[in-house]
Amino acid sequence: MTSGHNISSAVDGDHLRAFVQRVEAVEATIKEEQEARKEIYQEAKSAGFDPKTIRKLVAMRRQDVAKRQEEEEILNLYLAALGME
Amino acid sequence: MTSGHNISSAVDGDHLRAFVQRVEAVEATIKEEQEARKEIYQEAKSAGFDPKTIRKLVAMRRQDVAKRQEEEEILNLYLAALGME
Amino acid sequence: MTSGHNISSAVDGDHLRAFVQRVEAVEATIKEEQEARKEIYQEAKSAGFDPKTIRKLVAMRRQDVAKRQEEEEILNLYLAALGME
Amino acid sequence: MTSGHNISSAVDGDHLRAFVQRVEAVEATIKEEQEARKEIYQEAKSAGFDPKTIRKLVAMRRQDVAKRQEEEEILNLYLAALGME
DNA sequence: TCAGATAAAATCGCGC
DNA sequence: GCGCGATTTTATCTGA
Repeated sequence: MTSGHNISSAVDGDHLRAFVQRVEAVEATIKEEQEARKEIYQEAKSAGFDPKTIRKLVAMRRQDVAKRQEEEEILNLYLAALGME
Repeated sequence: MTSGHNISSAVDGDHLRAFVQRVEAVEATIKEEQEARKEIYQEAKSAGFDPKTIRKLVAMRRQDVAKRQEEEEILNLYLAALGME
Repeated sequence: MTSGHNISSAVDGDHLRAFVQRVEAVEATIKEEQEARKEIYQEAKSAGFDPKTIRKLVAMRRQDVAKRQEEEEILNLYLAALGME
Repeated sequence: MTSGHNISSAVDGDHLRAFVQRVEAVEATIKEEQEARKEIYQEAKSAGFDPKTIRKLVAMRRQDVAKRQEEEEILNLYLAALGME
């Protein structure tokens, strides 16, 4: 018995630890890339661009065209219902 | 005139485009890493581990780090408040 | 016809308006409470305390609670994983 | 000396504690109201409305009209610069 | 005005 | 497919 438990189904600690570390490694990379993106936005701001608008642009390019149309349609329906058109 | 607008002081399209593309590049990397993480969880599941438990473990370790940082920060605040910095 | 549209199956404006107003009502309350909190911090500052330190304290106490919950959850996960639930 | 410190400028613990508790009290209220709002959205969904669209409506009503127009104008400039118009 | 904190909103993963 | 919780993204706010 390796570590004080007598249940054969006990957890393989080393194996588990390896998975946890691999997850933490990729999450570290993700965090780095997120900071890199933040710096790009700061750089754009220094260059005189509005970061908020750039975010919208990126989001628009991401967004599926059909989906966008559908959302706009629903929005217009609601606006009409409220007399805000 | 380059592209249908006659105000020379309008937005510098090439410069803007460069920023947008850089953002999209790092976001592509982020997406890749997120998928890598997803695969690790699948792999762990195949190895007989409960992904939910691993997520909790990772979250706890994250919290430990955050808590330690928080405590260190408040200690510094106290020291500063007492003029001991 | 009540407001310029002739499709009877359009959105029920009154019903929608009621939801919008209920949301805006609770958001007004939230805003009041947020201002109340802000005043408490100002009061503390007037009393000679460093608001930043108090914020850290509150954050730490929040984290303590979160951490305790997290630990309890993972304990339950482990128990379940070992068939001891 | 009340609690083991010999610095006259030491913190008044009871006073500090009172502030912390007052902050935590209003934050508890805020959390309650936030849940109330969530329930309203759920109710709206049950009534057949799209919560996401209602959120947009509420946001639009919050947002200053002039500001909204200005943001849209910047966005259009950028779109033109990218040839996305 | 600026970054850092806070809150709001959207998205994703998972179990039912 | 839906709700629910967790993560991520976006927006707002505050203090320096």
